[in-house]
Amino acid sequence: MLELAVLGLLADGPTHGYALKQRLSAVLGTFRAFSFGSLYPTLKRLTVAGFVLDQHVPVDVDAVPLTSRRSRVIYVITPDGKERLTDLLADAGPQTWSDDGFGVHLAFFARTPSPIRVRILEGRRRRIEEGRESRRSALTRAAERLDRYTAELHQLGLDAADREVRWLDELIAHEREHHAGGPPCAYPDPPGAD
Amino acid sequence: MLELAVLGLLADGPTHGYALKQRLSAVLGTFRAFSFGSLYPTLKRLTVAGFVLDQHVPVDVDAVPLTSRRSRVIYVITPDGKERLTDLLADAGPQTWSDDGFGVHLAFFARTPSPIRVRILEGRRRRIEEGRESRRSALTRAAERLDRYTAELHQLGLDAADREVRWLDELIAHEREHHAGGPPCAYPDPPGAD
DNA sequence: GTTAGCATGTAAGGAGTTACATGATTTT
DNA sequence: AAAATCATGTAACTCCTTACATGCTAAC
Repeated sequence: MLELAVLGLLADGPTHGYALKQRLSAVLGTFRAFSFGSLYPTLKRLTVAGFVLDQHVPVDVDAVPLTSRRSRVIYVITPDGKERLTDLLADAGPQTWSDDGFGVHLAFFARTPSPIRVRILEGRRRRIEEGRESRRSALTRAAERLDRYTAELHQLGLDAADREVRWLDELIAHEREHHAGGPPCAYPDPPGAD
Repeated sequence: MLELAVLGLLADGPTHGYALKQRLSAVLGTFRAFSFGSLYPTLKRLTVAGFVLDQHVPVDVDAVPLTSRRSRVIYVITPDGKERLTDLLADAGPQTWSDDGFGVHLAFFARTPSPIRVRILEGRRRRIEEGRESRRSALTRAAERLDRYTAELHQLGLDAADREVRWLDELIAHEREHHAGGPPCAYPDPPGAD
């Protein structure tokens, strides 16, 4: 998950680790928070794998002589890294339907080809429906004798599931309308466009 | 989390591991699924710690001679285990406000003293509000230039947060009404009551 | 009699977290 | 000059998952 998030952000341009974490929080919100303790090892792993370059900025660069901090490390995505990102975005496997996985994937939908977006949205929809059904049966089976709070918990989950399904349906419909029959296009919506 | 869930279920009566997992799914729903690979080690740990007894049922018990399966292990909660459960239920720490932690705690609210219920509900409310605020600022800051999908993601999270806060307010109000000023009572609402 | 489901476990590993360690830079 | 914040990292650990191994029991 972090690997996808990091490569996705680096595809927008080089940054250093600390700034990366801030952008991570901005993009993913409370949805999914990562700590430095996982960010830096991930960056190292990506570097070793050849997906990013770590440019140890020397102390006095022409451009920034005064504000020069100590050896910041600027991370740049490589062509291999971009390929890896494409693969990760296209990998619409089971973990993509989970809360975490879906949230991260959605954050990089602008970089995801439309057919894959539809696959992910439909997979997520199926996943939600499954949970919805299991909750519904838990609530209706009188034999379970749920206490008030457990019932409330399931009811809240049920409501949330209903709304998310409706929301997903809208997104899927929009996707089909705007990209129906067309060739798979990698970057259909420029950021900010609607 | 699993420790709390297991002790909470065993407090309702002895069961064996397999059945425990089924009840776990029934109570927690899709909300939080655990696998056997974590359930059995947890049961072992709890046994070693003295919180549960593992009764290896011999092959021919009087009560169940025909349907006797192989050495099923029936787990029974001990007095120490009940004490431990009380402690875990009362531990309204930060991880209690998380999605996972809150869901599991809520599932055992019937066993939680009213003042602690309020503490947990208010903590969860605070946590949700925080996330809501960070999302709201992310959406309003025009400088961020979020793409459509990221914006939608945050909007959905915002809506869900609003609803959960309203729901929590209702639960908190209900809690204050029905247990205002009264002494801390450990089992206020019998299961199924309202 | 073979497949499907019940039942109990272990081993290896993944994906993170917390806590720690260190040092530079900016603000008060 | 002290405190806050920026910045980079490591080590140990937690908690759970996947995959495997095993054997009983019921149903077809």
